[in-house]
Amino acid sequence: MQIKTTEELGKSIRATRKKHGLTQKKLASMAGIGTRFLSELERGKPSAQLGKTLMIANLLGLEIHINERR
Amino acid sequence: MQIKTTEELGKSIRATRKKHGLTQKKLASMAGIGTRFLSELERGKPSAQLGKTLMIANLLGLEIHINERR
DNA sequence: CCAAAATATTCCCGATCGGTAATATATAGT
DNA sequence: ACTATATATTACCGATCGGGAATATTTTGG
Repeated sequence: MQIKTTEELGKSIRATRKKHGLTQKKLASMAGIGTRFLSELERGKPSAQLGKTLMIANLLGLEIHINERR
Repeated sequence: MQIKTTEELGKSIRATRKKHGLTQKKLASMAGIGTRFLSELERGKPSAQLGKTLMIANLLGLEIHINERR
């Protein structure tokens, strides 16, 4: 799935989290962050921090690929 | 290319920017952000904002794909 | 429909982001 | 090597992040 906006990324993260049967609380504690961050991330907050976001994605087994459009 | 860390993402962005012959100053002004943000992003600052990062990637014609590892 | 669980929202607040501008350092072209 | 250009670093500072915790709202299962 291609990601262009923070909303799309957030939705993707939420869907994957649910697929794994995790609550925000559980995932947040696994990642060492607050539930507030995760809640905001999943709703597409643009100012969410990159590093924490990548860590969440990794924890969920999400692969992020980047390549030049051509 | 797969991205797991902010460093990898930063390097990828820098390489693509150079490939397009853009300076940080130019790209930053295209994106409506400061050069400081771009400089820090390219060096992998983990707290860089997600939204600005995606906007830079889009401007550079970088596609970001996300999918579950399996 | 109701109760329980999950998520969102709010408050307080210390920490940090990132813009601008100036300066220092590094890189590249001739 | 020299110089111009590009990038990094620093200081200042207003704005905002995000943790924790409490509360409100939504969602879900029976």
